[in-house]
Amino acid sequence: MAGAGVGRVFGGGSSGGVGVGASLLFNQRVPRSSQSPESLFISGSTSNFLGSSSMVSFEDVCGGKRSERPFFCTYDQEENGDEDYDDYFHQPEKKRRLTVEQVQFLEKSFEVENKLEPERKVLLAKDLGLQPRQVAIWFQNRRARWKTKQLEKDFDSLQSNFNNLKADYENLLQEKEKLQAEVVNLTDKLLLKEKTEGDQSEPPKTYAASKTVQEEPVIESASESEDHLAPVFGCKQEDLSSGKSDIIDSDSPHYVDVSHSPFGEPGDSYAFEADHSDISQDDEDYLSKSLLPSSHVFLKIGDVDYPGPPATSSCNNYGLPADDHPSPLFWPY
DNA sequence: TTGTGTTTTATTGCCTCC
DNA sequence: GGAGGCAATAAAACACAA
Repeated sequence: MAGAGVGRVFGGGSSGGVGVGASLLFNQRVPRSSQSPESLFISGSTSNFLGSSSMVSFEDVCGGKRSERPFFCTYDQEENGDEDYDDYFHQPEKKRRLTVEQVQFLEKSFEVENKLEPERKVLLAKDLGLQPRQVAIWFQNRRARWKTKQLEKDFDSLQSNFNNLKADYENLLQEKEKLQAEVVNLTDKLLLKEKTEGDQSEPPKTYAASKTVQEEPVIESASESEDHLAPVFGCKQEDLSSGKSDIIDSDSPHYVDVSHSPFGEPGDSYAFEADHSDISQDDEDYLSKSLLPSSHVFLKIGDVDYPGPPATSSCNNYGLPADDHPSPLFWPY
């Protein structure tokens, strides 16, 4: 704070320093000890502020000779007459708001630069008919307000991004359920077909899908498959529900470290990867021709697997053209 | 007019930097 | 160690509904 040093000097007592004593005149604290340059500048009569400075004139904003009456812009708006003026001058100090013009001037200055160098502070104070300390305090408070606003904006943005991710995740869950149902249906048909063929005295085939229908589709590595051109998709139920990172393999070429993502601390197991299931050739053939995405990606956040960023530039999470399904507003990695 | 919530001005204490 | 920044807070000023 530019005026903090002065504040230390002026300071004293509780925050109720305002209005404490008659010795205080219009926010001009009497220095306890030696005077700082600022206190020298503001000491004594207000005539120190008379006249315009070399800066952009506050009169341009105030539209008059307001600067000749420092501290009294508010008064100008409220009172008239020398008597009232005198009463005002001698009344005990009260916290006084800056005039609209003063605030506008300060706002413009803040837009240019939100930090206040000592020289600028003095010049601004001179132009506005304020104490440099007041200008410094105004800038300090203004920075605090700006920061609060910025935090609100950031929060809104993050919340929006979260909602988008959540919606994507829920869509993905629905998609997954549909596909699981389809797999069950087709497996049923296949088993039925096998059974009828088996009845015609053909030797029974060994078929991986002869697993019981009740079993969940399982993600297995496609690396054992001869055909690596068509990675397939499957998903263990618990992978989505339990939050355990069983499917995460840091050696996977699709492993991406998102430890710098805003969602977690470095070192957390936040990662997304394409999962290649190790299933039979028949399944693979079928699935590779189906609507399933050629690659699928999950973003693991805490205990929940969220859909991750598109695996390719042309497809979104669902293997659909990206244009067909707006992705979240951001992928900050 | 009054009670209440919000905004603005100002203070205090702690921290960092030089 | 002084200067200046920030967070937390107090308190005056203001807005506004009842």
